[in-house]
Amino acid sequence: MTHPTLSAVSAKPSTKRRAPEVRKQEVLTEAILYFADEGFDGGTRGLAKRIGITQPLFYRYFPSKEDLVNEVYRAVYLDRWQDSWEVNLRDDRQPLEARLLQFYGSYTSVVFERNWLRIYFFAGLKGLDINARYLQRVETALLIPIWAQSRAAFGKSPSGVNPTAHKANDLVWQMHGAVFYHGIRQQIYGDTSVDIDATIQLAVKTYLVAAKAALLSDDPT
Amino acid sequence: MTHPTLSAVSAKPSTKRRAPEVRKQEVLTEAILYFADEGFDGGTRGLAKRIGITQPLFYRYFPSKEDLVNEVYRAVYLDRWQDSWEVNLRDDRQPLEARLLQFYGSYTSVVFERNWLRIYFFAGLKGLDINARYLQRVETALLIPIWAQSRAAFGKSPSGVNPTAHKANDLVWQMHGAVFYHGIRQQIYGDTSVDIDATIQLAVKTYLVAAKAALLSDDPT
DNA sequence: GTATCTATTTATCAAATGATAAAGAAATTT
DNA sequence: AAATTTCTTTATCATTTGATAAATAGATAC
Repeated sequence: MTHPTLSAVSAKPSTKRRAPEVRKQEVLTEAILYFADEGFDGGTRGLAKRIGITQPLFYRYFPSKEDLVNEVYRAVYLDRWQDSWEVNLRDDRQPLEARLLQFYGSYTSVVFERNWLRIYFFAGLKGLDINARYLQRVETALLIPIWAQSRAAFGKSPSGVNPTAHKANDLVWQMHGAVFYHGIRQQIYGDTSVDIDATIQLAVKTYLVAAKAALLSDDPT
Repeated sequence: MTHPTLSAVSAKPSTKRRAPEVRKQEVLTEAILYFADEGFDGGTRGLAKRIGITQPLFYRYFPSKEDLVNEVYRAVYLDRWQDSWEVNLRDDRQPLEARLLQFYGSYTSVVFERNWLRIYFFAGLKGLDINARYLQRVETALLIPIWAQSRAAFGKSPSGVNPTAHKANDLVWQMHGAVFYHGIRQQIYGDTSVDIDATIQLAVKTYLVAAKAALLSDDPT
């Protein structure tokens, strides 16, 4: 601030001009960090300063701030979904417990990243439907398959009359919620006194016990 | 807007002048709703319109917007804590399961109110320490006592060497997280396909099974 | 080396923000 | 009923916001 000669504020080098694709990607990358910190009400000038460019330059790469924000969503949500999750959960060469542990290990390493989780909540609070759609996808592509695999693991027929039986999914949601809440405590509220691996192991183990009990009871779900 | 004669926009009557205490309370009450909707970046003019007053009138009752926001926190956080929670959890005239069900019924009826939960997350994302302190209070005043009661219920000595034993509290956090995550889905993401009572019953039952197993194992925690 | 192209900056705008001062209007006091 | 008090509004300010137009400067082509 006071000494422009001294290698400047917190801005990247950004020395001179860049190829359009490079700059656009640079802006997008930095925008994710910025909006995760400041929320989507963060100003374009603050973001410009952080990148080391002037504010009007955004409008050469994005028609409006809203467009930039939308690209941030896309980058954070969609591009970080791993198709391997769905595949590995169905890979019955491994026991279900191992698959669940592996899945949550991978899933949380993506989702519990600070930027992802913060943007997830900023978007949710703004009422953007992208979140509801994401949750829907989680249920459809991950949680329901987990329950199906659980039925199989405990020797039940592949699918009852009701493909989305009530109490059934509730159990999976409990496990999922316990794990996810851990990330909230850690990333949103800065509680560091927590060990993610322990949480995952406990949640999975507890789930399997409960699922086994539910599936082996006389209730023909 | 266009027809000032027609009973006006969305504003309360607010016809004429009010007693200072009444008006201040009116502003505070409406500010909770407003900031829960818009976030704390919501403008003072929008809030004024919603109340049916002009914007400068705020500054007769609150020195600055920040002061107003702080009073909103106080009203939402502190004033809604029920001391009966801590008391009832310790009331061993009832079985532990009944106490837990009752507690979470009461707790969620407060905490899963839309405004509370949204303001909770707005504050958390802003990095306000009021949230960390709230979480700390939850652990100290609620979760640790729950574990102590669990030990008693399953015939363990009142307190091991470590008052905050690791794996111990993890179990309680799991239950708490499963319940809390339900509220997030419901209030932040508008998922209505959920039954809070079922979630509570399942979480409590699962917890008790897991706690029993942990406490009756050979591990002398 | 001059000319052309384009990435970037400077200058600037209109609208919105939190906040203040002075004027007005409803009570209350006398 | 006049005077005083106080709740509320009108007018206004300095900043900050997203956005545009014109000027500059670095790269490439000729």
